[in-house]
Amino acid sequence: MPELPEVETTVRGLRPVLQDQRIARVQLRRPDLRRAMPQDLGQRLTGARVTALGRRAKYGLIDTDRGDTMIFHLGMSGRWRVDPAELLPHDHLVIETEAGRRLALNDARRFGSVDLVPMAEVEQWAPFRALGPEPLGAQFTADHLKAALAGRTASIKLLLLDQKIVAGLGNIYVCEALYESRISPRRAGGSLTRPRLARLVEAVHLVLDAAIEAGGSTLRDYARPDGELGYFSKQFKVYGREGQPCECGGTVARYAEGGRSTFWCPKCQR
DNA sequence: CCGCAAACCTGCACGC
DNA sequence: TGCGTGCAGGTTTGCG
Repeated sequence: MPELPEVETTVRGLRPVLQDQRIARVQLRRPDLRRAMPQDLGQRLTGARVTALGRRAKYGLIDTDRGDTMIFHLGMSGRWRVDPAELLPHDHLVIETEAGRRLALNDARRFGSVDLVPMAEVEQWAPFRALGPEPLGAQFTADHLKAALAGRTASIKLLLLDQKIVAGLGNIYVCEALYESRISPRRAGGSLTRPRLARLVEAVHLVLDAAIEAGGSTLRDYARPDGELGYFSKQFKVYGREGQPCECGGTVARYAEGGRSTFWCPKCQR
């Protein structure tokens, strides 16, 4: 499920459970995710106190007083279940705190990952080195996009999915942000003018902020034993809405590019 | 650099 | 009811 807002919501949901808490037990039930979890994950986490939780792009970061940062990625189907009554299939990692809270990382497709990186090396950690700016950070500007997209003939849709250009957008929120800024997903990235890029940056902010806010308001749902945390699909304007009317009077269309679906309104997105 | 495909793996919706 | 097909929020790699 997770793009940036879902990871942010996840981290906010984990914070009250883990912040300043000591880890009492770690159970690796199925370590072979997309990358194998480190074999010594349990040893290195057990007895450690969590000092901070954060997020970079679509990765969640959990710092410990042992000098390690646990970095998780939820892939396509990952989620943390909080205080589950019982463990389910695909609960691959279970963490218990001394206070008696329990977290289970459930990931049916196992496209996710869990790594343990010395805090001092996190910035240089290979998956992070090439990441572009945070879409909600001060560095994500029309100027940045203008430079990053210069000369690129690939579609703006595909380029926004490129984590080197901006780190944290996925298929859903790229579609939504392009709709919000009325930019055609088919347009060559390098052809966009600065004013249109400024609109795009604003649209990205708008769409992500709204999704995070919606996530924040459902933290109670998130913390339910079933751990349900969905996208807030009711507020999608185009994603998953092929054939439905657009506010402009057009009809939401869909096409495949790079093996993925793009949803857009051909009438009002130019 | 571009566009595409495949790989990783499971679940679900759909049509027959 | 059961089976086959296609599709799904991500990332990486390789080919022409």
